[in-house]
Amino acid sequence: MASQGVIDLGKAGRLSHSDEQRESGKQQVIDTIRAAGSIARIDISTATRVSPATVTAITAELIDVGLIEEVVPETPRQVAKRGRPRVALKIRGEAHKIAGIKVSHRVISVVVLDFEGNNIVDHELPLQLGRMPIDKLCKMIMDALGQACSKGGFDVSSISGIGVGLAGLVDAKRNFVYWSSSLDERNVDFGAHLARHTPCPIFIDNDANLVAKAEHLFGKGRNVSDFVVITIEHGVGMGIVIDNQIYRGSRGCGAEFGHTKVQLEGALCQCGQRGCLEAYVGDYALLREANITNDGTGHRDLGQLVAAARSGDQMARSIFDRAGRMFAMGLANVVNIFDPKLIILSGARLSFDYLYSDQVIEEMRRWVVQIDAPPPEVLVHNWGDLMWAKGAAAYAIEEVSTLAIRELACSEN
Amino acid sequence: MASQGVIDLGKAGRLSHSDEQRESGKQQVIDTIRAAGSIARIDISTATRVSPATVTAITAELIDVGLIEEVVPETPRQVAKRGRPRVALKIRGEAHKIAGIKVSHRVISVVVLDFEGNNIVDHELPLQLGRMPIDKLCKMIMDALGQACSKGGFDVSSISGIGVGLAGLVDAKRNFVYWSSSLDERNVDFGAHLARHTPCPIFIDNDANLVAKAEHLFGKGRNVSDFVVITIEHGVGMGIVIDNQIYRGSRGCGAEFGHTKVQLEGALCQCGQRGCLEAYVGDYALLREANITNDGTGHRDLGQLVAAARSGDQMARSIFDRAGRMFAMGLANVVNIFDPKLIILSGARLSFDYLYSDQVIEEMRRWVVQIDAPPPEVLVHNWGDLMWAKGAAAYAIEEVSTLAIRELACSEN
DNA sequence: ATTATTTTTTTTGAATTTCAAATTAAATCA
DNA sequence: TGATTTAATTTGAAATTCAAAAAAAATAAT
Repeated sequence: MASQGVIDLGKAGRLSHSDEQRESGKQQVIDTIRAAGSIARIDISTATRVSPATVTAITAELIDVGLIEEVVPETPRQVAKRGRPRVALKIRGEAHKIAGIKVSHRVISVVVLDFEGNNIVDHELPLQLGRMPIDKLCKMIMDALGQACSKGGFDVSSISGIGVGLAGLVDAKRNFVYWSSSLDERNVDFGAHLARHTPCPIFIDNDANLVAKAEHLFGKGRNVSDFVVITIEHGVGMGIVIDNQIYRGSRGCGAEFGHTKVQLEGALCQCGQRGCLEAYVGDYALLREANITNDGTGHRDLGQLVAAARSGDQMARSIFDRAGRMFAMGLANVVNIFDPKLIILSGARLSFDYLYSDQVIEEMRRWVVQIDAPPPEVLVHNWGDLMWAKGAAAYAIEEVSTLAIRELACSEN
Repeated sequence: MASQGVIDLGKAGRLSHSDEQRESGKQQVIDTIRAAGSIARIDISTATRVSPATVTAITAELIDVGLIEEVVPETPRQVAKRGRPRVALKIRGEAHKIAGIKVSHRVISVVVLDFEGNNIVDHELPLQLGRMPIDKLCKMIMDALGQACSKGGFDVSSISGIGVGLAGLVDAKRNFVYWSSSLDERNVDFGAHLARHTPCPIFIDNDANLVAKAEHLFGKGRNVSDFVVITIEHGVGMGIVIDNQIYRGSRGCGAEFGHTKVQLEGALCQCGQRGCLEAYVGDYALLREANITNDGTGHRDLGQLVAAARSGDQMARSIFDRAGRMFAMGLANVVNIFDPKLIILSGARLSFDYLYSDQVIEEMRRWVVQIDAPPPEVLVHNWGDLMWAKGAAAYAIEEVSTLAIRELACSEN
């Protein structure tokens, strides 16, 4: 009875109290399996504090509908113990295909993952214009997705969910874009526009939130319930995970770390305000300063500037030095406010070494409220280029998972 | 079968999955009643999405054990509608007496509330020393509580829970104090010390968190699930409520707004670091600056400084002006990170007008990420002197409520 | 080779919770 | 006085979960 198909978003209305409770067991079990990768029933029971009897019942149903499957024990057990051998369970990859799409200035990146999170195919579509009207962008996105599907040898209709990541201010709950650097218009009901092109559920969010989701599902935030992810692309982004959920704020636009003020009446930011962190650590900010303090060597791009600093250029060093200190100050503020267990500095390119350095992290630790308890762990995670798109897919996987389980509860009559 | 008595903290161990669920219905109902003040069963049903049948069952049990009671309809109904009249329910004040204690530098404030939140008695015990050893402080606290009880004409043993608020870094989960300005020692297991003096459950937390609790239960945060409270006493504090719960961070010391950095290598703070917000807006910071820029008039205390500013003194004005701008900047950062629906500027004295002014709030609004959605509402709430102690009591009320319901679930065999 | 032991998983029957539907209660309206 | 309306309660059924018992599947011991 394994299913592979489109999920009906229409059924996902408000649930009654009892429905929520009924759903929670299955959701908890599938989340545990996903977090663990593969895990035996008995361990699910201890992890979730659900009785073995119930775990058996729930997993049986999930296997029945094809969302999970038993792992065939390949290797003859290393540590041979007595007793009935445990049978591990895992997410069934073939259950769904999920697309993740990241729109950046020069390119639309697409990745299609299976339900387990394995890469099926990826694709990039170069963009002529960084900023365009909504309809045009929707078309480009669907083009990119279509090309990716052809490359993978399957039809777009076999995709169960699409996650889309945008730089900007997004209300994920409503699939609504207040503002994006990729769009001409403000206040766009992006979800509605994109829904015209495809019947499958669509999930739109700020790109930094999506990276946080990716870290949570596939990355260094696995099995961590509360952490903060900082990303740098063109701007500086932050994603906050509290109690296993992305914290989004009341209007859906929290975690605007990049526009946190680090200097009263400070440097001018892209956003038109002064003193934003981004105006000190963003690549454009560094290049701008390099031009101001131009010493005749004519630093043209960031690579050159980095090289100059490495080779001892005092001007260049000073620029990176200030950026690093401002970044440390911003990070310290986040720690003072959130007291997270873990901070993940997540990057797709290594060119931000100057911000992700031990020195900066050490400085941050010094600027944090000092108590006799271990300071937050800081991990630097360099993903490949597909980081952003994978984040979008991670978000969609989680949402599709929820929808699938909700549908299951409803279809049981 | 109405109970009035001490709750056994010992029974409150880890609960199984099913216990948690069993508990949730009652907890939800009692929380709804408390939030509403008084509310009919049918409205509880719609608010909680629990069926009327279940609400009847749950409320019957809660009435039976004396935690809630029916409100006798005094006035003949204003809006005379057809149909069976609804009978409102409310928390039964006599169910428990709860003490809230706030330790500040010069005084220990005690308030005893009934279970509904009504003030039964309050009391202040002046302190000679602001900072003392833990045993001494425990003794002073119990003295203050004892005196308050005598004043109220009841015995200390009739109190069901004690909340204690301290300035400093506290891990509420463990009743553990990393550091407090009222204590000589660092890293004190305050809960264990205080428990030697009384058998009833004790709940210790950072004072700003407690004010947030008070706003949530009794103040302007009533019926608001997510908001931020800023408090100013000697230092600057913040309490964050996310999804109806105080956000405490991984080590229990989040929301350290006062030590958020607003200036790289800035003014020296009490905490030994530089550039903390507190070092610009705290009373000591203002006085310090006034001395530096002493113009011969010899500003000696904050009142004089405020008066000087009002009467047009340029120096004094400039001091308050900078404090206000720094405060606005800090607030803007909080908004950019949390995107709260509501910010409550909570104060016990009116002397912080210069920070809670329209001008500062307007400035904050300008420094926030601009989107076409309403900015967070900002409310100024001036409580009386008992604000801090009431906050401590609010926390204890909520915890005792949880314990009482948990006990109920257990005692049902 | 057979039995004992250990551990995981499944089955079973009971307890609990919740709800929909029917019923009762308590008011006003006609 | 009876009809109507709304709130609260009762009742019986459905769903969920679990403890305890049983079964399954391995190794260890004899």
